[in-house]
Amino acid sequence: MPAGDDQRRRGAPPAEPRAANEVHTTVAKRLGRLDQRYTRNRRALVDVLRVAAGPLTIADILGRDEDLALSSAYRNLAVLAEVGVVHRVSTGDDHTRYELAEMLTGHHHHHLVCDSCGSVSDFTLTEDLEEVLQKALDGVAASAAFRTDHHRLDLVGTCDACR
Amino acid sequence: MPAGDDQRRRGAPPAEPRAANEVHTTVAKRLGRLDQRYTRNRRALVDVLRVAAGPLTIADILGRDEDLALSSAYRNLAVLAEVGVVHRVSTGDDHTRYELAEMLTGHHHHHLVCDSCGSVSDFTLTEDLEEVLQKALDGVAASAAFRTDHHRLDLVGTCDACR
DNA sequence: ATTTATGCAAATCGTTTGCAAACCT
DNA sequence: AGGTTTGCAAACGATTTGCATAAAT
Repeated sequence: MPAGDDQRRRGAPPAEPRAANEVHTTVAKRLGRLDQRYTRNRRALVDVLRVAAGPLTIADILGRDEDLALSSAYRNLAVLAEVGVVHRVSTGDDHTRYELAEMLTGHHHHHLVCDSCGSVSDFTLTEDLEEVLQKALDGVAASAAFRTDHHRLDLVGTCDACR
Repeated sequence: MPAGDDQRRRGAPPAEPRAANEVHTTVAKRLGRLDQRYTRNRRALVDVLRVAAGPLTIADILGRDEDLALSSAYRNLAVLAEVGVVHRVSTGDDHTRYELAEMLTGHHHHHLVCDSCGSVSDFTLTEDLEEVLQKALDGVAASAAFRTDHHRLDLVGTCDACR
């Protein structure tokens, strides 16, 4: 019985991508569904990704929480990806990146990938275009007997900072 | 950008692999421009990629020409990519793939990536959609002060062979 | 003749795994 | 207790590089 969890209208709520509690609740549920525990480390990973501006490398992640161990981070991200709350992003340089799944962020987006510095940031298309595109891709998949999990659209080039 | 390059009005994808000579001539020219030689090994790599149905891994490539050495293949593909006649394709599994650049194949395409077996095959969108998309992406790049080199659109999922 | 390419073997580096100790229920 | 997670160190595997030899101009 969610008796109004939207009470905080005074003071300026920080512009966090999505309420932490909501995210953690969903993650816990998805983990539980596959008999996985929501440990402190996994919570920490979700928190790091939740406030990130784009997909992060392992190095990025470890840099943002000193208490995370390398191997555990890899293992936990694998678990989180398996239950569908984290998404792996491969950009071409060899540093896999991780972001929260769209089901948690609530917004479908794409990536600007800088060839020079490797940075990745997000962008969105209009819903109209996204819809037209989706329809076209569905057609392609159908005629190739391909079962689509998701699509991926990136702009590759040079970011503002790299000129 | 010029709009009227629509000579072939048949909707069917022609996409004949361009004549070998034509390809080699272009490659030689691009290599020469950067004072690079067009050696037998480089020619062999181009030939393998020229007749491939989609982007190939190093293993694929070595398997198709027994005389190619691993390290030389990597080095030569790097050179060919540098002069712009070969394009690296990263799909997410860790086996970089290589294909001839669009300037040589003459057709802009995208990839169906199978999560299960790692295979990659090509597909195309209609020119109309491609044009609309391009326009939208140009807008995105402009407002992010991003200098786009190319875009990349993949369908990720399960191929016919994998169910 | 001089410069560049080749290919073997060794090195690199992101990621994965073995295992004993710490943790949770 | 019984099973899971943790984190260090060692293992792994794709890609890169050192170096002596072969090839190209």
